[in-house]
Amino acid sequence: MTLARATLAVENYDLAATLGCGQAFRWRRAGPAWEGVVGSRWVRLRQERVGLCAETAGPVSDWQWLRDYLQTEVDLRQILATFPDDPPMRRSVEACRGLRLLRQEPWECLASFICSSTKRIVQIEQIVALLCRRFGQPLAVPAGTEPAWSFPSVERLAAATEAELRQCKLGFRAPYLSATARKLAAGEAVLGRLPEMPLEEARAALLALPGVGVKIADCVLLFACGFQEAFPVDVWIIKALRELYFPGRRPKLPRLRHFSRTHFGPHGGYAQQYLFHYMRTQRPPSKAGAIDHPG
DNA sequence: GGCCAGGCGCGTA
DNA sequence: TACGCGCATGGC
Repeated sequence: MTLARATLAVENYDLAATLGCGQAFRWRRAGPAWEGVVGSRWVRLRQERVGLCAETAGPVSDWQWLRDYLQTEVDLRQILATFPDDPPMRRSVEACRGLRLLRQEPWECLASFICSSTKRIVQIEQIVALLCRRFGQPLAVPAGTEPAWSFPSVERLAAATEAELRQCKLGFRAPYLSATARKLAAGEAVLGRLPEMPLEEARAALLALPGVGVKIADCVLLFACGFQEAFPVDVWIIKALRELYFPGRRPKLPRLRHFSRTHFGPHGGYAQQYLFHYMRTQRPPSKAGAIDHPG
Protein backbone atom coordinates (compact mmCIF):
# COMPACT_ATOMS: atom_id res chain seq x y z
CA MET A 1 0.00 0.00 0.00
CA THR A 2 1.29 3.45 -0.87
CA LEU A 3 1.64 6.15 1.73
CA ALA A 4 0.86 9.60 0.40
CA ARG A 5 2.54 12.61 1.99
CA ALA A 6 2.06 16.35 1.69
CA THR A 7 2.91 19.49 3.59
CA LEU A 8 0.06 21.95 3.93
CA ALA A 9 1.54 25.42 4.21
CA VAL A 10 -0.03 27.40 7.03
CA GLU A 11 0.96 29.87 9.71
CA ASN A 12 -0.54 30.49 13.09
CA TYR A 13 -1.92 26.97 13.48
CA ASP A 14 -1.97 25.09 16.80
CA LEU A 15 -2.64 21.50 15.76
CA ALA A 16 -2.84 20.11 19.28
CA ALA A 17 -5.34 22.72 20.43
CA THR A 18 -7.38 22.31 17.26
CA LEU A 19 -7.64 18.52 17.37
CA GLY A 20 -7.78 18.23 21.14
CA CYS A 21 -10.23 20.97 22.10
CA GLY A 22 -13.38 18.89 22.01
CA GLN A 23 -14.85 19.93 18.65
CA ALA A 24 -14.04 16.55 17.03
CA PHE A 25 -13.79 13.17 18.71
CA ARG A 26 -11.72 10.91 16.48
CA TRP A 27 -8.15 12.20 16.91
CA ARG A 28 -5.51 10.49 19.03
CA ARG A 29 -2.00 11.54 19.92
CA ALA A 30 0.59 9.15 18.47
CA GLY A 31 3.95 10.35 19.70
CA PRO A 32 4.67 13.67 18.01
CA ALA A 33 1.77 13.19 15.59
CA TRP A 34 -2.01 12.94 15.61
CA GLU A 35 -3.92 10.11 13.95
CA GLY A 36 -7.55 10.19 12.96
CA VAL A 37 -10.07 9.75 10.19
CA VAL A 38 -11.40 12.33 7.75
CA GLY A 39 -14.24 10.99 5.64
CA SER A 40 -13.07 7.67 4.26
CA ARG A 41 -9.36 8.26 4.84
CA TRP A 42 -7.09 7.47 7.74
CA VAL A 43 -4.85 10.50 8.35
CA ARG A 44 -1.69 11.21 10.35
CA LEU A 45 -0.77 14.84 11.00
CA ARG A 46 2.30 16.45 12.46
CA GLN A 47 3.00 20.10 13.17
CA GLU A 48 6.15 21.46 11.56
CA ARG A 49 7.60 24.92 11.24
CA VAL A 50 6.51 25.37 7.63
CA GLY A 51 3.04 23.95 8.12
CA LEU A 52 1.26 20.68 8.69
CA CYS A 53 2.80 17.44 7.50
CA ALA A 54 0.06 15.04 6.39
CA GLU A 55 0.15 11.35 5.60
CA THR A 56 -2.62 9.07 4.41
CA ALA A 57 -3.04 5.73 2.72
CA GLY A 58 -2.57 6.92 -0.84
CA PRO A 59 -2.61 7.70 -3.57
CA VAL A 60 -3.80 11.29 -3.27
CA SER A 61 -3.71 13.64 -6.24
CA ASP A 62 -5.46 16.58 -4.59
CA TRP A 63 -5.30 17.47 -0.89
CA GLN A 64 -8.04 20.10 -0.95
CA TRP A 65 -10.36 17.86 1.12
CA LEU A 66 -7.85 18.02 3.95
CA ARG A 67 -7.24 21.76 3.63
CA ASP A 68 -10.99 22.25 3.84
CA TYR A 69 -11.31 20.02 6.91
CA LEU A 70 -8.39 21.66 8.70
CA GLN A 71 -9.32 25.16 7.46
CA THR A 72 -5.69 25.93 6.69
CA GLU A 73 -6.66 28.55 4.11
CA VAL A 74 -8.58 30.67 6.61
CA ASP A 75 -6.96 33.92 7.73
CA LEU A 76 -7.10 33.46 11.48
CA ARG A 77 -5.79 36.96 12.22
CA GLN A 78 -8.82 38.51 10.54
CA ILE A 79 -11.12 36.40 12.70
CA LEU A 80 -9.29 37.15 15.94
CA ALA A 81 -9.48 40.86 15.10
CA THR A 82 -13.28 40.69 15.35
CA PHE A 83 -13.27 39.34 18.91
CA PRO A 84 -14.22 41.76 21.68
CA ASP A 85 -11.19 43.47 23.17
CA ASP A 86 -11.71 42.59 26.82
CA PRO A 87 -9.52 40.83 29.41
CA PRO A 88 -11.25 37.41 29.36
CA MET A 89 -11.10 37.22 25.57
CA ARG A 90 -7.48 38.37 25.48
CA ARG A 91 -6.51 35.75 28.06
CA SER A 92 -8.38 33.02 26.17
CA VAL A 93 -6.69 33.86 22.89
CA GLU A 94 -3.29 34.07 24.56
CA ALA A 95 -3.81 30.57 25.96
CA CYS A 96 -4.13 28.93 22.51
CA ARG A 97 -3.27 31.41 19.79
CA GLY A 98 -3.49 29.04 16.81
CA LEU A 99 -6.70 27.22 17.70
CA ARG A 100 -8.82 26.72 14.58
CA LEU A 101 -12.36 25.60 14.00
CA LEU A 102 -12.45 22.54 11.75
CA ARG A 103 -15.00 22.11 8.98
CA GLN A 104 -16.50 18.72 9.81
CA GLU A 105 -18.89 16.49 7.91
CA PRO A 106 -22.39 17.36 9.19
CA TRP A 107 -23.69 13.86 9.87
CA GLU A 108 -20.65 12.76 11.85
CA CYS A 109 -20.77 16.01 13.80
CA LEU A 110 -24.49 15.74 14.50
CA ALA A 111 -24.37 12.09 15.53
CA SER A 112 -21.34 12.67 17.73
CA PHE A 113 -22.98 15.53 19.60
CA ILE A 114 -26.21 13.58 20.06
CA CYS A 115 -23.95 11.16 21.96
CA SER A 116 -22.42 14.00 23.97
CA SER A 117 -25.10 15.02 26.45
CA THR A 118 -23.94 14.73 30.08
CA LYS A 119 -20.78 12.94 28.96
CA ARG A 120 -17.16 13.91 29.43
CA ILE A 121 -15.20 14.40 26.23
CA VAL A 122 -13.16 11.25 26.88
CA GLN A 123 -16.39 9.26 27.14
CA ILE A 124 -17.77 10.79 23.94
CA GLU A 125 -14.58 9.70 22.20
CA GLN A 126 -15.13 6.17 23.51
CA ILE A 127 -18.72 6.05 22.32
CA VAL A 128 -17.82 7.36 18.86
CA ALA A 129 -14.98 4.84 18.60
CA LEU A 130 -17.35 2.00 19.48
CA LEU A 131 -19.90 3.18 16.90
CA CYS A 132 -17.22 3.33 14.20
CA ARG A 133 -15.74 -0.06 15.04
CA ARG A 134 -19.13 -1.73 15.06
CA PHE A 135 -20.95 0.02 12.22
CA GLY A 136 -18.26 1.74 10.11
CA GLN A 137 -16.26 0.49 7.14
CA PRO A 138 -12.66 -0.66 7.72
CA LEU A 139 -10.15 1.74 6.19
CA ALA A 140 -6.71 1.23 4.68
CA VAL A 141 -3.98 2.05 7.20
CA PRO A 142 -0.17 1.75 7.06
CA ALA A 143 1.41 -1.41 8.43
CA GLY A 144 1.95 -1.24 12.16
CA THR A 145 -0.87 1.26 12.68
CA GLU A 146 -4.02 0.64 14.70
CA PRO A 147 -7.01 -0.34 12.53
CA ALA A 148 -9.40 2.45 11.60
CA TRP A 149 -13.02 2.66 10.49
CA SER A 150 -15.12 5.27 8.75
CA PHE A 151 -17.89 6.95 10.68
CA PRO A 152 -21.03 4.86 10.15
CA SER A 153 -23.45 6.04 7.50
CA VAL A 154 -26.93 7.39 8.22
CA GLU A 155 -28.40 4.25 6.66
CA ARG A 156 -26.29 1.90 8.77
CA LEU A 157 -27.23 3.57 12.03
CA ALA A 158 -30.86 3.81 10.93
CA ALA A 159 -30.77 0.04 10.47
CA ALA A 160 -29.19 -0.60 13.88
CA THR A 161 -31.44 -1.65 16.75
CA GLU A 162 -31.63 0.37 19.91
CA ALA A 163 -30.09 -2.56 21.79
CA GLU A 164 -27.10 -2.56 19.42
CA LEU A 165 -26.61 1.15 19.98
CA ARG A 166 -26.83 0.70 23.75
CA GLN A 167 -24.02 -1.82 23.47
CA CYS A 168 -21.89 1.11 22.30
CA LYS A 169 -22.57 2.75 25.69
CA LEU A 170 -25.08 5.26 24.38
CA GLY A 171 -27.47 4.75 27.27
CA PHE A 172 -30.54 6.98 27.06
CA ARG A 173 -29.11 8.65 23.94
CA ALA A 174 -29.62 5.48 21.89
CA PRO A 175 -33.26 6.16 20.92
CA TYR A 176 -32.36 9.75 19.99
CA LEU A 177 -29.57 8.69 17.64
CA SER A 178 -31.70 5.93 16.17
CA ALA A 179 -34.70 8.19 15.56
CA THR A 180 -32.60 10.96 14.03
CA ALA A 181 -30.80 8.50 11.73
CA ARG A 182 -34.17 7.11 10.62
CA LYS A 183 -35.60 10.55 9.94
CA LEU A 184 -32.57 11.46 7.84
CA ALA A 185 -32.62 8.11 6.04
CA ALA A 186 -36.27 8.76 5.20
CA GLY A 187 -35.31 12.07 3.65
CA GLU A 188 -37.10 14.23 6.22
CA ALA A 189 -34.08 16.55 6.33
CA VAL A 190 -30.96 16.98 4.20
CA LEU A 191 -27.94 17.99 6.24
CA GLY A 192 -25.97 18.93 3.12
CA ARG A 193 -28.36 21.80 2.46
CA LEU A 194 -27.93 23.43 5.87
CA PRO A 195 -24.88 25.57 4.96
CA GLU A 196 -26.84 27.34 2.20
CA MET A 197 -29.82 28.12 4.43
CA PRO A 198 -30.25 31.22 6.59
CA LEU A 199 -28.98 30.51 10.10
CA GLU A 200 -32.39 30.46 11.79
CA GLU A 201 -33.84 28.15 9.15
CA ALA A 202 -30.91 25.75 9.44
CA ARG A 203 -31.20 25.77 13.23
CA ALA A 204 -34.94 25.04 13.03
CA ALA A 205 -34.27 22.09 10.72
CA LEU A 206 -31.83 20.63 13.24
CA LEU A 207 -34.15 21.27 16.20
CA ALA A 208 -36.79 19.15 14.47
CA LEU A 209 -34.55 16.10 14.91
CA PRO A 210 -34.95 13.90 18.02
CA GLY A 211 -32.33 14.48 20.67
CA VAL A 212 -31.27 17.80 19.18
CA GLY A 213 -31.77 20.92 21.27
CA VAL A 214 -30.31 24.40 20.91
CA LYS A 215 -26.87 23.45 22.16
CA ILE A 216 -26.34 20.48 19.88
CA ALA A 217 -27.86 22.34 16.93
CA ASP A 218 -25.43 25.20 17.47
CA CYS A 219 -22.50 22.77 17.62
CA VAL A 220 -23.45 21.37 14.21
CA LEU A 221 -24.03 24.84 12.76
CA LEU A 222 -20.64 26.00 14.04
CA PHE A 223 -18.43 22.94 13.57
CA ALA A 224 -19.90 21.54 10.34
CA CYS A 225 -21.93 24.19 8.54
CA GLY A 226 -19.75 27.28 8.70
CA PHE A 227 -22.09 29.45 10.79
CA GLN A 228 -19.44 31.16 12.88
CA GLU A 229 -21.96 33.28 14.78
CA ALA A 230 -23.56 30.13 16.22
CA PHE A 231 -22.58 30.07 19.90
CA PRO A 232 -23.11 26.74 21.71
CA VAL A 233 -23.90 27.36 25.39
CA ASP A 234 -22.93 24.37 27.51
CA VAL A 235 -21.95 23.94 31.16
CA TRP A 236 -18.36 25.07 30.47
CA ILE A 237 -19.47 28.23 28.69
CA ILE A 238 -21.99 29.04 31.41
CA LYS A 239 -19.14 28.73 33.89
CA ALA A 240 -16.85 30.82 31.65
CA LEU A 241 -19.33 33.65 31.18
CA ARG A 242 -20.32 33.77 34.85
CA GLU A 243 -16.77 33.68 36.17
CA LEU A 244 -15.08 35.85 33.57
CA TYR A 245 -17.76 38.37 32.64
CA PHE A 246 -20.15 38.45 35.63
CA PRO A 247 -18.04 37.61 38.68
CA GLY A 248 -20.10 37.37 41.84
CA ARG A 249 -23.39 38.01 40.07
CA ARG A 250 -24.46 34.60 38.74
CA PRO A 251 -26.83 35.71 35.94
CA LYS A 252 -29.36 33.14 34.75
CA LEU A 253 -29.27 31.24 31.51
CA PRO A 254 -31.52 33.53 29.39
CA ARG A 255 -29.32 36.51 30.30
CA LEU A 256 -26.19 34.56 29.39
CA ARG A 257 -27.68 33.45 26.08
CA HIS A 258 -28.49 37.04 25.20
CA PHE A 259 -24.98 38.12 26.15
CA SER A 260 -23.46 35.34 24.06
CA ARG A 261 -25.41 36.48 21.01
CA THR A 262 -24.63 40.16 21.35
CA HIS A 263 -21.15 40.47 22.82
CA PHE A 264 -18.84 38.34 20.69
CA GLY A 265 -19.31 39.59 17.14
CA PRO A 266 -19.68 37.93 13.74
CA HIS A 267 -17.32 35.07 14.66
CA GLY A 268 -18.81 34.58 18.12
CA GLY A 269 -18.74 30.81 17.82
CA TYR A 270 -15.02 30.97 17.16
CA ALA A 271 -14.59 33.08 20.29
CA GLN A 272 -16.74 30.56 22.15
CA GLN A 273 -14.28 27.78 21.33
CA TYR A 274 -11.39 29.85 22.69
CA LEU A 275 -13.31 30.41 25.93
CA PHE A 276 -14.20 26.73 26.11
CA HIS A 277 -10.61 25.62 25.62
CA TYR A 278 -9.32 28.25 28.03
CA MET A 279 -11.67 27.12 30.77
CA ARG A 280 -10.86 23.44 30.29
CA THR A 281 -7.09 23.85 30.14
CA GLN A 282 -6.27 26.96 32.19
CA ARG A 283 -9.06 27.06 34.75
CA PRO A 284 -10.10 23.46 35.39
CA PRO A 285 -12.40 23.00 38.39
CA SER A 286 -10.39 22.49 41.55
CA LYS A 287 -13.19 20.50 43.13
CA ALA A 288 -16.69 19.25 42.46
CA GLY A 289 -19.26 22.02 42.62
CA ALA A 290 -16.91 24.69 41.39
CA ILE A 291 -19.46 25.74 38.78
CA ASP A 292 -21.89 26.82 41.46
CA HIS A 293 -19.27 28.46 43.63
CA PRO A 294 -16.96 30.50 41.43
CA GLY A 295 -14.17 31.99 43.25
C1' DG B 1 -21.24 6.80 47.87
C1' DG B 2 -22.26 11.36 46.02
C1' DC B 3 -21.41 14.28 42.32
C1' DC B 4 -20.57 15.51 37.73
C1' DA B 5 -20.29 15.15 32.70
C1' DG B 6 -19.89 19.96 25.44
C1' DG B 7 -28.41 18.07 27.18
C1' DC B 8 -32.86 16.86 25.88
C1' DG B 9 -37.82 16.11 26.39
C1' DC B 10 -41.62 16.44 29.09
C1' DG B 11 -44.64 17.82 32.87
C1' DT B 12 -45.96 21.58 35.71
C1' DA B 13 -46.99 26.35 37.27
C1' DT C 1 -41.74 31.46 29.71
C1' DA C 2 -39.24 29.28 33.13
C1' DC C 3 -38.10 25.66 36.26
C1' DG C 4 -37.47 20.60 37.82
C1' DC C 5 -36.80 16.02 36.87
C1' DG C 6 -35.43 11.49 34.77
C1' DC C 7 -32.60 9.46 31.69
C1' DA C 8 -27.36 5.61 31.38
C1' DT C 9 -22.75 5.31 32.39
C1' DG C 10 -18.14 5.93 34.24
C1' DG C 11 -14.43 8.53 36.76
C1' DC C 12 -13.00 10.73 40.82
